[in-house]
Amino acid sequence: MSSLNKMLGIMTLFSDQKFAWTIEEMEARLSLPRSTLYRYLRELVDAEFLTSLPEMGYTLGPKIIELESIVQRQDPLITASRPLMKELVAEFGGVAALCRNYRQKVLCVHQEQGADGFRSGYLKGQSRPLLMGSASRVIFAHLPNQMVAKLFDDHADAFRLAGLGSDIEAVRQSLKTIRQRGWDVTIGQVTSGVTGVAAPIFDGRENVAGSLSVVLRRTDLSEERLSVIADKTTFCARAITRALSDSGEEESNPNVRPGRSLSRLIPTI
Amino acid sequence: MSSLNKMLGIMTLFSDQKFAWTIEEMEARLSLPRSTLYRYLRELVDAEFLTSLPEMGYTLGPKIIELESIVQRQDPLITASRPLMKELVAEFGGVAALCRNYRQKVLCVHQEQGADGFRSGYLKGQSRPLLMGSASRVIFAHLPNQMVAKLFDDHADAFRLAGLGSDIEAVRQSLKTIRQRGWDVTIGQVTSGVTGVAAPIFDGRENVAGSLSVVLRRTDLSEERLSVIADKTTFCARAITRALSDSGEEESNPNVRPGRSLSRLIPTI
DNA sequence: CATCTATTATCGTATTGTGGTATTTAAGGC
DNA sequence: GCCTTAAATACCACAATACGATAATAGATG
Repeated sequence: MSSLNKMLGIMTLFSDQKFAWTIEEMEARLSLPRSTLYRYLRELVDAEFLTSLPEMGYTLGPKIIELESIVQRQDPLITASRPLMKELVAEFGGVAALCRNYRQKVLCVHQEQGADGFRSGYLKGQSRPLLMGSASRVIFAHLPNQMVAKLFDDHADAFRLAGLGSDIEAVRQSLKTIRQRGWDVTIGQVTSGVTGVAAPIFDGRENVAGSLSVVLRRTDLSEERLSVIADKTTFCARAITRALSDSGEEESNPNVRPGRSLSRLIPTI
Repeated sequence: MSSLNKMLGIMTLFSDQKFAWTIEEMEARLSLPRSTLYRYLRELVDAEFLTSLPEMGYTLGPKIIELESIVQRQDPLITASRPLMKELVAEFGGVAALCRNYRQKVLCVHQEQGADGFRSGYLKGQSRPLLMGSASRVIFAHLPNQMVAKLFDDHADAFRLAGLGSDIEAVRQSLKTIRQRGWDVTIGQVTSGVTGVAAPIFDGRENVAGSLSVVLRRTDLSEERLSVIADKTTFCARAITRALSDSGEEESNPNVRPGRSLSRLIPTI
């Protein structure tokens, strides 16, 4: 294992469960000698990724907050979505969530809260598996076939649990249904008593970039009400898709010859 | 320069001005060979600190958002302040800002907006120098004397520009005045047409941890109004100070023998 | 299928990180 | 002011490991 790897390993220690680590704890967890650990820590503290709290150990530093704020201001997906998400919660209440898929998980990258004070249990910065909850499933339904096949091979039981089917053909059919409808709804799959309605967001080509969802603390939405919410969510998601492909084309770096698809804002998987 | 250092150098490329970097641009900027650069990038992408946007280069990855959300949920300063900041903007409107000093700068780590829709020009995640704006000055006024002296030696002109005095004795007097009043106010020093009122936050002992401020889009506050705002801000800041020292004592890691001061939440400088 | 570009693998070399130990720094207690 | 304790850094011989020019591969494009 490379030293770079080991140093980055320090950054992955921090969690909601453990916000500060002492040298002793890191030494035990990472089984690195003290002097090496101190060397890594000095680098990370100098670069402001960590900061030292006397008597409490080390914790995350100011750089994390600075970089995240750059993402919030500059990420095309987030900046395009924010105003539409405010509209959604103004109309329906609850919470609007913007999710993005990175590799094999779905991360909530932004949220807007409505006036009713409801907070989703799936907060910004938290990630969920690809199969549970409408925000994840609607992304999953648009992933390449071969990736679906591979995931099914590896985690067939998870597919059954999620109610997506017990063989690959049934799964394909479930996903096709979601694709054809253009949106997805799940009730109580992430948090009991909560309904989520989600629509996919695409980049300039046909790749899923993420999903837009509306989350309400209800389980008894009427067919008509659900359809109104789903329509508006889908409409907003399409508007974001359009904004992404437009900005992608005009902002594309002129130093890069347009070889492959432009405006692909989905990270590589 | 160590390889760790060089790798972290990649992370500092990203800014509001440049959100995505291609390999060619990094190569030119960091003057590292391609193969080395790719090796670093692979590590950073694997650890999810970066992500690759095809045709656009590399940009900040999901780990940044995840780590920042941990800070927002777990940092004792932020969690203690949030409810009080909501109260402040509910009463006075404008924006409540929570700042923290790291080394020789002051970083805004949290904000709450009032109903009047005003947004400060000094957003969350952005940092300011120690001398300008009440949120910074009220922190600076409580820093150790020797640090003030050193900074004055290095940047005497900046002190004059900030109106803090042209010799060390005048500066000491200005800072003493701020300390004795218990809060600070500046008008248009950060953004023209904007008034900031700030009070210091301390950790368990006598060290400044940061500042709490109320920012209003006005320049014509009456003496009485100002004093009402300053009183309430100071009151809230003291409440936060109390919360920090309390939590610091009960949460202190039992593995660490209480040798030096407990509950010092100020990062080392 | 041919082509082009982004990314990864290879591998001999010596630079550079390693990790014991000793030392310094800094805070608190007495 | 001095002693104690812990945190953090400096030191340094050794060899592991990162380097980097080059070649190979992957993956999309047309």
